[in-house]
Amino acid sequence: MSKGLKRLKKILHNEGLRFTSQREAVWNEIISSDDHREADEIYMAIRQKGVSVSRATVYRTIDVLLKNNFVRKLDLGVGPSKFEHRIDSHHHDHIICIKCGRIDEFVVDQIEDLQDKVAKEYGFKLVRHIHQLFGLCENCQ
Amino acid sequence: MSKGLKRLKKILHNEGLRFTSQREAVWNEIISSDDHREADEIYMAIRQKGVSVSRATVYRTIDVLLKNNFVRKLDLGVGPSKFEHRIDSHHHDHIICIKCGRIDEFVVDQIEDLQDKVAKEYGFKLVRHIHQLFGLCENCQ
DNA sequence: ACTTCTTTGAGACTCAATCTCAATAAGGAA
DNA sequence: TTCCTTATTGAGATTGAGTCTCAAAGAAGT
Repeated sequence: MSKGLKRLKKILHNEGLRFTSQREAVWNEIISSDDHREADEIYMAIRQKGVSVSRATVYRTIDVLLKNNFVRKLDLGVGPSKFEHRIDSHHHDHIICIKCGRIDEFVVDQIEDLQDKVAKEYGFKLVRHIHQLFGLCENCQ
Repeated sequence: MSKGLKRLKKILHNEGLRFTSQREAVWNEIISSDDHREADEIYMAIRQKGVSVSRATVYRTIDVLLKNNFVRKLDLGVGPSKFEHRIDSHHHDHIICIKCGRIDEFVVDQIEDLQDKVAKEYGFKLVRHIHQLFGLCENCQ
C-alpha cells in the first residue's frame, strides 16, 4: 500500500470514518495533480477513469480532507471554488491572471510576519488568511 | 442638492445611464452607513424607509457603483457578499472574526509595497488584491 | 456470517445572484 | 409641454455551486 493511502486511512480512522473505494478514488485523483481544480473537474476526472462516484461524495470527501489540512480551498470570488492538495507543500498564497486564469503561487515571509503583527495589534488570534493578487500575466498584457 | 447626489448623477451621465429614483435610493442607503452590509440588507433598509425598489435593481445599481469605484465588494467566502461605500475612504484590507463576524479594517503600506514587488517578480500587472485575515477577536477567544 | 452503523447516490433542494420581458419612465427634441 | 426613443424597472423564472434526504449498499467489529 502506498504511503499516501496509509495517510488517508489514518485520517479516516482518526475521525472515526470508514475507508471506502469512493474516498480512495477522490484521494487518488486529488494527489495525482498539482493543479488548482474545481470539484466538478475532479469528479469528471474520476469518472473518466471508469470509477463510479457521485458529486455529493466528491464534495463530502473534499470536506474531510479540508478539515484535516490535506487539501486547500481556493475561493476566487467568481465561479466555483478550486482545490489543491497539500502533500509536501509549504504554505503559499496566489497571484491570478484575470484574463487567462493562470494561477501562480508566492510566499513572502515578511508579509506573513506583518500579518501576525496586524492580528496582534487588533487583538485577534489568527486562524487563517486569504491573500490573492489579481492582475494580468505577462502573456495577457 | 447634496454633493453626493451630484456625484451619482455625474457617474450615471458618464456611463450614459439615467438618473432614477431607485438608483438614488440605493445610493443614499449605501452612503448612509459605514457598515459592511449584504445586498439584501441594503434592499431591506430601503424598503423599511418606504421606498419601493426591487432586489434586481439593488444588485444592478451596486454593479454600477462597483464599476465606478464608489463601492467595494467584500467576499468572505461564505454567505452573501458584503458591500461598503468608498466615499472619503482610503484603501484598506480586512480582519474578520470567524465567530462573531466583526470586521475591522487595516492598512500596512509595507505589505502593499511587497505585493507590488511580487507582481513585478511574476511579470504581472496588478489590478486588485484581496487580503483578509480570519481569526478570533479579543471578545471571542 | 451477523449486526450495527456509516456511506453512498440520485435527485430534490437552497440561496445568492442573474436574467427575462412587458410595462414604465427618463430625458432630449421641438 | 408633448412626443419619441431608448433605458430601466420589477416580479418571478432561472442559474449554478453546493448541500441535503433517505432508502439501499457496504464497512468493520464480533
